[in-house]
This record gives sequence, C-alpha cells and structure tokens, in this order.
Amino acid sequence: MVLPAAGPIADDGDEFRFCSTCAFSAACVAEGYDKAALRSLHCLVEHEGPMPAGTHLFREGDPFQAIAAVRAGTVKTYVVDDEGNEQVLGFFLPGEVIGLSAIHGERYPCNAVALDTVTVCRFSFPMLATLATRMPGLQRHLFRLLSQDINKASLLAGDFSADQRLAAFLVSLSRRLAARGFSATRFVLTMSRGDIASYLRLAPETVSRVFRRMADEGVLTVDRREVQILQPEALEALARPVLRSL
Amino acid sequence: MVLPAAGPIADDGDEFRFCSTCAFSAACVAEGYDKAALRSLHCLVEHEGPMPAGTHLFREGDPFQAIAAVRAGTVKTYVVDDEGNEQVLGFFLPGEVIGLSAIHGERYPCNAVALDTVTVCRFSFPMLATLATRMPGLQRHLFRLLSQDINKASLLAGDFSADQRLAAFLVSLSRRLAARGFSATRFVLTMSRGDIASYLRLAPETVSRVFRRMADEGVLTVDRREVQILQPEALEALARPVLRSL
DNA sequence: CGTATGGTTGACCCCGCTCAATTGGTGTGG
DNA sequence: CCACACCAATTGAGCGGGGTCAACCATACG
Repeated sequence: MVLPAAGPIADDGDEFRFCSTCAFSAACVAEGYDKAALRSLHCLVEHEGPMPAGTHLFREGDPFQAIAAVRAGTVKTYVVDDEGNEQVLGFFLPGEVIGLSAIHGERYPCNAVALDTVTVCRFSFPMLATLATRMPGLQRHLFRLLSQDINKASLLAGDFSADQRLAAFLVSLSRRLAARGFSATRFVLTMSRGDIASYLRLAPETVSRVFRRMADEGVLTVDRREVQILQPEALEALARPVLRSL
Repeated sequence: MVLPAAGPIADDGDEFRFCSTCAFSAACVAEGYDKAALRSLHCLVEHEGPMPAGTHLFREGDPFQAIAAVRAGTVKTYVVDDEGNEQVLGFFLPGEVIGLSAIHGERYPCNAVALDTVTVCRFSFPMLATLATRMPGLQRHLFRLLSQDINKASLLAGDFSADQRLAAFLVSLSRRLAARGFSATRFVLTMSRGDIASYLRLAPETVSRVFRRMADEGVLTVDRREVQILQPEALEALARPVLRSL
C-alpha cells in the first residue's frame, strides 16, 4: 500500500457502476454510458490480484494483448540494458494505466513489476479497440490517455538539476496520491532510493544527498521511506520548470 | 528541402491514391481501403504550403483542431521556458505527423515552425476520429502513431554521453531520410547547431566539439551543414544504447 | 548475535557548461 | 569589387554539478 494505514480501497464495481478508482470511470461518468454499454465494458475486464510485491505483470518481449489499470498498490516499469543495468521507466499508482506504449508493437517493450501488494484490471486491447469503434467517448478517452503519456514521457527529458528532478518527482507523486484520496503531504515511498535514482537519471547517492539538503532546509522530513512535505510551495517552485506542461 | 539538389517530391495523390509520402499511405495500402473510404479521407485533408522557412504552423496555446503530416521540408517543434530559452522538442521530416501530443488538451502544447520550405497536409482531428470509428484500420493506425511517440519521447530521457546523443541523432536522421528515398550517408542539416544542441540537451559548443572529434576520427565529414557519414557502423554502435527500442 | 541489504556520507574526479575570443561565411552599402 | 558588419560556428580556458568509489551506518532477518 501507499499509505501506512489502510487507504481507500476500491470497490469492485458492478454491472452498472465501474470501480471508482478505474481509469475509465471518468469516461463512463462523463459519457453517461447506458447499462448495455457498461455491460460491454465489463465483459472484457479481468480483475487480477491481489499479488505480492515482486510479482511481474508482464515482461519485456511478452506478446502484447492487454493494457492494465492499477486498482491498488504501485507498479514499476523498467528495462534492462546491455550491461545489465536496470532502467526505471515509470511508476503507476491506482487509477493509472500501464501498457499503452506497447500498442504500436506486437510485444511489451518493458517489464512491469509490483512494488507492493497490487491489484489490477486487465483490458483486452483488441476488444477495447473494437468496442471503441462503437463508443466514440471511449475512443476519445483512449486517444487522450495515449497523448497524455507522450507529454509525460517528455518530462524528464530536459536538462534539469538533481534538486529540480527530485522536487518534480515528489510533487507529481503528491498530486497523484491526492487525486486518489490519499494525503498530499505525508506518504510512504513504495520504491527504493535506487529506483527513484534510476527513474530520475541520477545516482542513488545524489538522491540521498538531495533528500538530506531538502530536509536541512526544512522543505520536508524524511525517515526511511516516510516523507512529509513541510513546504509544498517551495517544492512546487523548484519543480515548476520540470512540470510546466502538467 | 533536406537535400541541396531537389529531392523526391511528393505527388499530390488523387481521389483514389494517397500521396506517397503521406503518413497514412501505409495504413491505406495495408488495409486496402476501397474508393469510398479514400474519398472520405480526402474530404478532411487540407493541403497547405509551400511556405517559407520561419513560418509557424501553430503556436503554443492555439486551439487544437488538426494534426498535420509533413509532405516536404522539415518542421521543428519547441517551447519557450520562463527565462525565455527555446527548448527544441523534435524535428519532423516528410511522412511524419505533428500534433499528436496536443490531443489530450484543448490547445497545442508547443510551437511548430518550418525550417525550410515546407508543405503539409492538415487532418481535422475530430473528423479523423469520427471516421476512425467507421474504419478500424484507421483507428489502429492512429493508436500506433500515438503509442510510437510515447517511445520516441523516452529516447533522449536517458543519461547518455554527448557522443552517444549526437550519434543517435544522426543515425535517426539517416534512417528516416533513407526511408523516404533520400541518401542515408550524405545529407544537409536543415537545423542550426543551436537547434541540435537544444534538442539533445547539450551546449552548442559541445555539439561543435563532438562533430570535430568524430571528423578527426574519420567517422564522418562535416562542412557547414553538409554531413557525410563515412563509418555508419561506428555511429550505429555509439547510438545503440540510445536507440535500443527503435 | 552475525550477516545481508539498503541507505548515508565523504573524497575525488571528469564530462560538459560557461565565458570569452576568434574564425568564417553571407549580405549590404560604398 | 572591396570593406565592413553581422551572426553562426568554432576553439580555448576554467569551473562546477553530479558521478564514482569506498567506507560507514542502520534496520531486517536468520
């Protein structure tokens, strides 16, 4: 879990109402789908989990057939380069969708692993795409999800300082957790320093040092993996150049 | 133009055959669309240009209504940060599609400017999306284009050396030009050193130095903006870690 | 209590940035 | 046709952020 105490747990939804944490709930509500439409969507959803930390949802090279929406827990995606170094590509929180970058190929371009206890909904992509031809709202939603990821991917491409990167990481995490009903100022990192460093393209030592510096300046407190943000504005200011378009 | 001598010029297509350089030609051929389908697609295409270097196709904040396929010339996309620095996001060659990252918002998130004489086809996106609901192949093509861009965007996110970055840039350019019938080993850069540097997140001086080093090592020759690649394998080897998934 | 693993801290170094001077190509006016 | 100006590109000198390497510390587990 993301929070030490048990956080909001997604309901399972039913034939008429989708899971509240589902990535498609917004689309459903906005579009006002009728019962028949919802039933169609439900047909191609496969709930999976809970699975323990370390479980792989898919591995690089696996044939691509489904995208997955995280319902609880955190999923990390990564690749392993020629020298055997792990390169973290992203972290996915409840409500977020994994596997979109696989669409253009036949196979997943990366690995996805659970960082804690994770449950997901799998959507068969071929069936989803077919359904989208009959549901313009769903198609629009898929286009938006994909387009959004293009922008997300450009985020860390800039030449930003270690401080800016870590600030942006924390602000992004904070916002996303808050959007799902978790605390925006106090949370537990489900990923190791090494994971964060790899994601931000920094050395683990640098992440450690920046955390220390920020703590010394009173911006936040860090204890192990527990983070409390004391000056959200300061962090936001640091992160602004990185997060510009988000 | 990309080449000093007049290169292959796109035919204008007709009611029954799409422009050969069109980003959707592959989809059309693969799907074997009938005449009625092609006519539908043609209805929502608007040829534009030729326009001189410096012309803006759209600017950041403009309401988004269309994506554009480059037919001739090079287009550069960029944003301007708070300090007024230009940040280059990408270069688009004939056959490539601009504006996909704008889909999830109401407005373009960046500027697009012609680097030389440019002609494009504009596709009204709402109309394209509507048409896609009736043409599963077109929908699939759009999904793939979007997904592909997610991967492209991750390319320069890694922490690569200046040499690796420039090599990857040149290899990518070479491949894309070759795919359109231009020479893979000899071409003219339509962008300035500053543009390249900004795109690669390097200082212009560094780009200059790396070019010199590569020339000294006999990997390529550079004169002004003319580049000739002498050892494609050497460049490929350097670029491999960056281009991994492309 | 010993060991393993992840995190922290310190010392040092290198790649690429900054600043500054120079070159060279291009355009313009005399 | 030349002189000058202008701007992009190049080259050099010096520096600093962040990486590397290594030692140390702390919590988790056998």
